[in-house]
Amino acid sequence: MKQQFLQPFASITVDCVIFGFDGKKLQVLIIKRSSEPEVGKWSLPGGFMEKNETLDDAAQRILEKLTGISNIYMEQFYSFSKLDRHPDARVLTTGYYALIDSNHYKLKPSWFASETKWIEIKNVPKFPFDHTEIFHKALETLQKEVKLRPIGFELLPSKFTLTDLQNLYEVILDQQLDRRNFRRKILAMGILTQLKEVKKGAHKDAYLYKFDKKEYRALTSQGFDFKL
Amino acid sequence: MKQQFLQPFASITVDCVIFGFDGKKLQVLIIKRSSEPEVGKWSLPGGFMEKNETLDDAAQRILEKLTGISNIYMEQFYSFSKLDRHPDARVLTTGYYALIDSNHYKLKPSWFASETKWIEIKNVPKFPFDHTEIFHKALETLQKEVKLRPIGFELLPSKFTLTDLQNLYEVILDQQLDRRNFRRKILAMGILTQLKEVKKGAHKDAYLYKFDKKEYRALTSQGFDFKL
DNA sequence: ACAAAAGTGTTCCTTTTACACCCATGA
DNA sequence: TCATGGGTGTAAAAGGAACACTTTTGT
Repeated sequence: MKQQFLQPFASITVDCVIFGFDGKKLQVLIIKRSSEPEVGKWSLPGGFMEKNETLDDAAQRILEKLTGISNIYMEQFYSFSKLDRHPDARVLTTGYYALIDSNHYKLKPSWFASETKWIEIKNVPKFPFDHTEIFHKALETLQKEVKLRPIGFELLPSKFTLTDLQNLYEVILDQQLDRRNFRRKILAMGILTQLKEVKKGAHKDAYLYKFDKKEYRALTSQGFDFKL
Repeated sequence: MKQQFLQPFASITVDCVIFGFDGKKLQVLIIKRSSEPEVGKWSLPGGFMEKNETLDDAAQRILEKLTGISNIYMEQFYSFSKLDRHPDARVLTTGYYALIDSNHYKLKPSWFASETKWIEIKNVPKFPFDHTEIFHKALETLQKEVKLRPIGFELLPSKFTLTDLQNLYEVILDQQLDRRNFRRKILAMGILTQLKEVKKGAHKDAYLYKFDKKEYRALTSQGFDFKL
């Protein structure tokens, strides 16, 4: 097949849809483009894959370069290939998404992105290219996956209240949940440990919990399925 | 950003994992490679994306070219990018899968594939490249999706018995299902129409049913979720 | 004393599971 | 008449949804 190798003609990029939670709202990380095309517009952070890296590697590198965020768990969700998705050349892009605690990362603008910011997902602007489509597909994927895996826990502070956790789910799923039912269900899974510490707030103290990763893995290997 | 465009350095291929059902067994479509590398080995049908087509288009074209199967519903499931996944060059591949009735398609060998055949999934050989990984990821995806969408129906003959349908699900999910529970559940969804015709078999006649696509779409638009 | 968030049980209803016998047909 | 696959109902258990009052704390 060697002789059939076409000259590669398409560039490959990665676009990152980083969802953030600040305790209140679901946000997404966007950058202001400081290079052509679409200079000055807000878009998803993305960039070219390099020769010596996989798509996973590229996603990590690019995200760090553009926003300063490194070493987070990102997952591939889809590859986009419309002919005219980029105005200047044939560019395929693979989408990655993640969900993180937006309070725990410092954003650093860069040469490639003059500004970087969190924006509430209700307020996302129209993005250039097909970034709007990419964003929506990522959100859809997140909403499905968050019910099937304890993605949410990993982004809360290591100690959190059940109300914190419920808020997170309500915001991601964009629906209200019954407090008692939520607590019963999540506690019944046996993957949360109640601590003796409490969180002092403006009102009644609330018990803090932590996610028991070990127990979760143990249960999982015995056929347990997280399901919200 | 124009000036930053790297010369594209990676080729892009599509690999198709076509699952077939012949009424009894779950199979996958494989081809015998008639070109380098790995000439003569059995692998998944795949090939290069061309300039003027999307990944979806490429999947259709390549599948037809290699196997003669055209115009089926395929869905993208993942893109693979390991550095050494192809021995001769940097090649990224995007996986597509489909589920079809293997009795209803004639396989045509081609210049690129000296032979094409269905093989039962329990008997798949070790594939070259990372095709074994691709195959397993496709199977996993199929098993998840088949519970959430009526993928299965579309591949049975347009009239089928409930036992046919149950066999299909048992084979895909690789588990036994209770006959009465299966029937109750699937009929309760209201997306099957019982016909007056029966299928004469070696034993008692069995009622034929058809999948009511219209009703399915109507229900879906009202928030109904297929769930097996 | 009031406002605001935390915590807690019960009832009802739906869904899931487990299970066994008769029927029709062809060989 | 026997072997084979088709067809059917029920009871028990588990899970999901709906719902209101008391406690604690700060202001």
